[in-house]
Amino acid sequence: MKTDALSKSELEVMVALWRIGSGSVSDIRRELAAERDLAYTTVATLLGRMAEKGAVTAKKVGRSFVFEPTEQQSDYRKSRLSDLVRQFFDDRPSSLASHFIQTNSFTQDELDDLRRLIEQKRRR
Amino acid sequence: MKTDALSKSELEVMVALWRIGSGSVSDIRRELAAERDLAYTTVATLLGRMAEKGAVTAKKVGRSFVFEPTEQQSDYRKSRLSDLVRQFFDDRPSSLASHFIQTNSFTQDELDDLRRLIEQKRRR
DNA sequence: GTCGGTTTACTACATTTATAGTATTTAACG
DNA sequence: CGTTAAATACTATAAATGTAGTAAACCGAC
Repeated sequence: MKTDALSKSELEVMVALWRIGSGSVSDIRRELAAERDLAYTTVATLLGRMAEKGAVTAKKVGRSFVFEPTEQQSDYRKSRLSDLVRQFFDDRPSSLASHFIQTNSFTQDELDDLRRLIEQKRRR
Repeated sequence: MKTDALSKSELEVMVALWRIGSGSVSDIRRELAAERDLAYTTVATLLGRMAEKGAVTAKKVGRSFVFEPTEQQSDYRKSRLSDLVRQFFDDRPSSLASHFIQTNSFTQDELDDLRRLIEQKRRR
């Protein structure tokens, strides 16, 4: 379980890759274009580094490499949230949870969903 | 509203500074000692950079500088959480909230507190 | 006033990150 | 086959980060 935090640019590449599941440099670059306009070679460099770090795998398919995330986005999110809990919330998830609920706005429906989730957890 | 994300080491210094509220390089270094043993000058360098970024203020008091965070920890936490929401939860706070509740363990009491919080939010 | 510890100022240097160019390989097309 | 568009490999460079040393200023105790 490595889950090294990625650098800012690497993370943006990763987010694009998660969206499409897997793809070549150009696929990823195209997907990324909405947010950032990086040179083809820049994206390739970033993916190379990410492969070194073990964050993605690269398989040669025909002419080009197809990259794939090593870790699911959900796992990565979880790790980042754990970092925050550790660093800012005294390692207590409930502390983050209540802080977060208090400091954000939710629709009535969203609150209902959350209430249901909690009820569900409570009865066990 | 700047709230630039701090680098990893800078953040650790900042966390120590938040704990003591304000202090000189040695104060902060002492507070930090539990987690990391950095040279005095290293801490000073980091604080200098943080002052440049506007993350802390430095006031000369007698012989030495007293540093103070520009931003409250709670605000910084909020910014970091917003980053996560944007990057991983489609900019929807409720999405982070339900993910977080589902993937973490809470005691019965904590769940009660959360339920109460939500009830409170619901009636308005 | 001098000595010695504390603090600051300035400098240093290796590593990582951000970004991209050049050159070479490759494979498909006509 | 030879041309060419795409892909990869390799190199480059500036900025940020992590870490700390040296030198100079400063101040309190003899």
